[in-house]
Amino acid sequence: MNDPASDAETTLRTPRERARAQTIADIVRLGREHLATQGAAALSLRAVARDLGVVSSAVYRYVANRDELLTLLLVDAYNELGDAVDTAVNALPELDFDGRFKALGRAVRTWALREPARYGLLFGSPVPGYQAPAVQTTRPGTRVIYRLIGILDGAYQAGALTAAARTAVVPSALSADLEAIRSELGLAMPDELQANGALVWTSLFGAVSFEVFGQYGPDTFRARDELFDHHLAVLAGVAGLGA
Amino acid sequence: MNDPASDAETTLRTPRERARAQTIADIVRLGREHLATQGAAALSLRAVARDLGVVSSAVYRYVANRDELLTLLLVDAYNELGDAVDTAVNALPELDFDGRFKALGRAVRTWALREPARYGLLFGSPVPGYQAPAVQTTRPGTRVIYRLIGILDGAYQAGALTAAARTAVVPSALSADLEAIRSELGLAMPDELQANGALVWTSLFGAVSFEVFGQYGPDTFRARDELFDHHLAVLAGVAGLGA
DNA sequence: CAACAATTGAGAGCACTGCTCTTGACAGAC
DNA sequence: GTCTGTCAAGAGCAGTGCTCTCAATTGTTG
Repeated sequence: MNDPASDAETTLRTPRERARAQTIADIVRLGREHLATQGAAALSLRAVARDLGVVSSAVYRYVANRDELLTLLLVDAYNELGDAVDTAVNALPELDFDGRFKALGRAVRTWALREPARYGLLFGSPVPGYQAPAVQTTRPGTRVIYRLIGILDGAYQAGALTAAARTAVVPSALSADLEAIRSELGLAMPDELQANGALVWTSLFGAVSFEVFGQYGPDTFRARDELFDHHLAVLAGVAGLGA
Repeated sequence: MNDPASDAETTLRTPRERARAQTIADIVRLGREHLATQGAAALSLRAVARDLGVVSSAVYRYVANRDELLTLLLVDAYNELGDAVDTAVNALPELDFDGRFKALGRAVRTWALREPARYGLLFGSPVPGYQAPAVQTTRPGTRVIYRLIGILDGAYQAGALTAAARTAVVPSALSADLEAIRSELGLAMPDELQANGALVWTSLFGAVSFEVFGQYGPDTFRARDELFDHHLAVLAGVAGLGA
């Protein structure tokens, strides 16, 4: 109906294809709303069909099953998080590695607190019986970690990473894993910094998950912004981004 | 039927009460099995009733609704994790703070990898529409963190915590939270160590969650034991348990 | 423009879920 | 030996995912 509303990736030839793409986009939009309000396990194709003003069996013309809709929403959420992180990181100069690291962390937390159910879909307990198809989800799902690795390795190559003081020795089996990652991604950082980077990665999401999933008590921590900033500062130290 | 099978908390008078307690125990046991195999969202009272050899409405005589069964399973899982942690920690001398910290971490990870669905119920995305009743879940749910705090504060009081080098300044709003915790639990550790302890806490579960929930790729890390041990070593340093 | 064919929506239906209510049977208590 | 409280069974309601058939709409093509 609206001409400029077609922000699809490629121009679609026939009007049928356009209408079809629009319907799928509507389904994803409605699914995102349901996901945001009720959570992944409560996502119902019938409810989406109702909101779409159509009988339940009709949505199966556009989406094979519930799992496929879940995959679309997974990719959608990964990309939105990736965009938020990119925007926050790009707002800072390329050589401000410490600032970029903290901006990445804050962007993840901000998005997660704004979209708890979608964050839960990405980083919470896996949906039972659902296995994300790697072909579609791997790329968007790795945007944040690749961005983090880019910051840390960039800092190392710029000589801005303090040699991680007194870290434990990296055992050889782990060293092989790290070497594989290093060669695949073309990294320069040595084992210890890489291993510490992995800890920083999981710790960042651990802190965010605790907050989003309500693992802190309801009122043990009131100053959560300050707590998270403190954690980011310590994690920056672990990564080697000296204070 | 079996005399010595009654490991209930108190002796139950009438045979009716005994039969009733036994049935509830059976329901919890079956629920635990379903939870372990299919996950929290797929837990079905009807399926439990089938396994119990009884019609679906009959279980409502013993359990008010699905949420109440979920609460029973939550407490059950929290206590099993707490027991595993206690056993692992108590196996080491009281003054081996570093060893006890790492034993706690490994116990959490081991239990989580053995019981991924139950771990997900405790530390994953919240079950939509379910709010855990604090009265029943707070105590078992805080066993691990209290144990961790005990180790760290014990180490501090024994003079075994190295003054956390170059950690960020703790802002005053956060300091108030920490002071409240300190006075409520009777702790001695100063702000910085307490704040670092919180990071260690969330980071531990972040690392475990990444592994249990499959956030690492399928084969980016093969040497996961070594990776986790390395993380524990670094986290021990963050906590102040010098190497 | 008319005929065709592809696409689409509607509706019924199956098996499953949580949960409620009524009915009838059983067992412990007096 | 009666009586009362507890229990399981069954029907039923509203919801879920998903499949199948049928009719209508709609775009395309001769």
